[in-house]
Formats: sequence, structure tokens, C-alpha cells
Amino acid sequence: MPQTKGGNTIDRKEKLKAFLKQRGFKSTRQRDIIADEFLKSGEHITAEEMYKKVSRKHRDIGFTTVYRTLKLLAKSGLATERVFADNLTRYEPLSAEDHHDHLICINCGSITEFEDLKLERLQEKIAGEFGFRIVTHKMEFYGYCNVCGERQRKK
Amino acid sequence: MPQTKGGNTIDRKEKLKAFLKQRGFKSTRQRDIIADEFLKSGEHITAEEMYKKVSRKHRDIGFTTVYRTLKLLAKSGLATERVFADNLTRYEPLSAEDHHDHLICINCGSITEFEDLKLERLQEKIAGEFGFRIVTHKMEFYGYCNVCGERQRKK
DNA sequence: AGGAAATTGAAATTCATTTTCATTTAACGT
DNA sequence: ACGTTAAATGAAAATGAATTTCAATTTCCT
Repeated sequence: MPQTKGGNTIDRKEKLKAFLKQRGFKSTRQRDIIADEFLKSGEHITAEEMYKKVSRKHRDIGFTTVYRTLKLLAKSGLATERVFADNLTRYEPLSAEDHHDHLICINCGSITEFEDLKLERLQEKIAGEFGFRIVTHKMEFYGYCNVCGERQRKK
Repeated sequence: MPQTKGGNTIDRKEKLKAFLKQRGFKSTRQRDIIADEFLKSGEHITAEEMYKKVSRKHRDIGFTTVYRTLKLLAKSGLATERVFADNLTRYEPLSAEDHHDHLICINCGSITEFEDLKLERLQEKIAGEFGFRIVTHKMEFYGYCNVCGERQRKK
């Protein structure tokens, strides 16, 4: 049973339901299915990819609904929206505590996450020097992952 | 006389001409005008903004040419293309040595540059731990600048 | 000057994202 | 359960920045 960082899928689905109820929104079959697939699958997935995945089993669920549900998950705090250099919007399951950055391979497209406390502190320090208060940040490294770097050297 | 980091405007225009010639491209009136305006003006400007600025004095220069010239400047190494959270492509004059990051105010939209050697080293170190070789990186802080932060506290 | 090749600019196209709108569905009170 | 109301759905249309097309123009080289 894969235990994700932000609590298990059931916990998270409860969180979604609570969010919906609180805002007077409705809990629907489609949202359930999409949230489920997303929470258990999903690293850095686009709306298009998510739609393909969902619509395989559920032909009646349209792209728009998938798209809107991912936005909803982001608003409810269960997902983060990210845009990397390819300019596609991707979503990934999110837990409140965890805020990581990304290593993106420009050869194979793999996305690796990392977290570094020293980095966080240094960022705060730098911002502080400018009297700047950070709300969010974006930090991505683009280059060759360990696999593609090796391969490149051999050529 | 404003002296920019990457050499003066004339130097840079020579660099552009050399680039064009080397590639068998042509030096045109439009490219001259656009490069000129861009190099002396330009922090983080969009193609649209650049077009407005240029077309005020030169009604005959079209958006497409401005757009293409900015891309050309990027390819020739005189400009960097950047996309911030608003998803607009911006261009800024670039010198080879200087690679800085950005503080972006989510209230007033101001963009401040900074450079930090410690940060660079830490980035390399982190990437190294993953066997990752950085080619480029993207690092942006979003939050409140010193002006907007103050104002917010007063409210 | 002459001719090949690149450039220009208006308009059209692309493509992800977002909105519209008629229909369906969930939630709530009776 | 039933009706009402507001939200959700999904297909299609709209949006908007980025990019491409193409005929006309300009540059570069000999």
C-alpha cells in the first residue's frame, strides 16, 4: 500500500469533501473518480495526460471536467500547479509541509524532486537583504540527469 | 551615458552584426532600430511592449518583426528569454558573465535582480548529489517587495 | 546593376487554456 | 420520496500569446 507524504488517499478525499462542502460545492461521481486517480497516481501530470488516463475507464468524463477538477484540487490545497520550461501546466499531489524543488532533464524529460533546508534558509536571507517577503518561489534546474549525463559522455 | 554590464550599446550592435554575418543573415534597418531600442532601454520587456515602444516612432515596423528580432537577439547571445508566473515571454539584455535571479512583487509587478555566489555554489552542490549536471536554472521569488510589504502592514 | 536569398508585415494558424451555454445532477427542505 | 435550486457537466466555441505562411520587398554579393 503506497503511503504518500500528505496522508493516504482516503484522508485526502475526505479533505476534498470537506472543502467542497464548506464552499457550497457539490461532491460528484466525476470529481471522485478524477481525484482518486490523481491522488494515487500522480506526479507532475498535465490535464491532457490526466484526461487520457481517466477517460480510458470512464468514457463519459470529458476533458473540461478533468481540467476543472485539477484546478479545484489546487484550490483545495490537495495539488500544486506548476509550469516548467515546456509551458505545460502540470499538477502534483501536495501536502502542506512539503515544498520541494525540481531537477528537470532536458534530454529525457525526467523530473526529480529535492528539498534542501540550507537552500531555503539562504533564500530567506537573500530576500531579507532586499526587504522582500517571499510568498512562493520557483526553483528549477535544467540539465542532464545522471542517466543522460552518462550516456552523453559515451557518445 | 548609461554603461550597461555587457558593454556599451555600440559594442553590442557590432556583436549582433558579426553574428548575422557569420550566419549569412542580413543587417536591416528594422533590426538596427529594434536592437537599439532594446539594448538601451530594456529590462524584462515583452514582445508586445517592445512593439509598442518601437512602433511609436516607426509606424512601418510590424509586431512580427519585433517578435522575430527579439528571438534573434536571444539566439545571438545579446538577450535572454524569460517566462515568469504570468506566462508572458520577456526579454532582457544579457552579458555573458552575468547570470542573476529575480525577486518578483506579486503586488506591483516590479522585478528586482540579484546575484549570489553562495547560492550558485549551493545549487551546484545539490545537483551534484543527484549526479545532475546543470545547464541552466530558473530561480524566482514571488512575494512582496519592500515598498508593497510596508504598504500592506499599514492597511 | 542583376539575381539569389533573406526579410518583412499582415494575416492566418497553432495550441493550451479558459469560457459559454444548454442539459444534467446533487443537495437540501418539505 | 419529491420538488426546487444552484452547481456541475461536457461539447463546442472563444481566448490569447506564440508562431508560421506567403507575397512583396530589401539586402548582399559579384
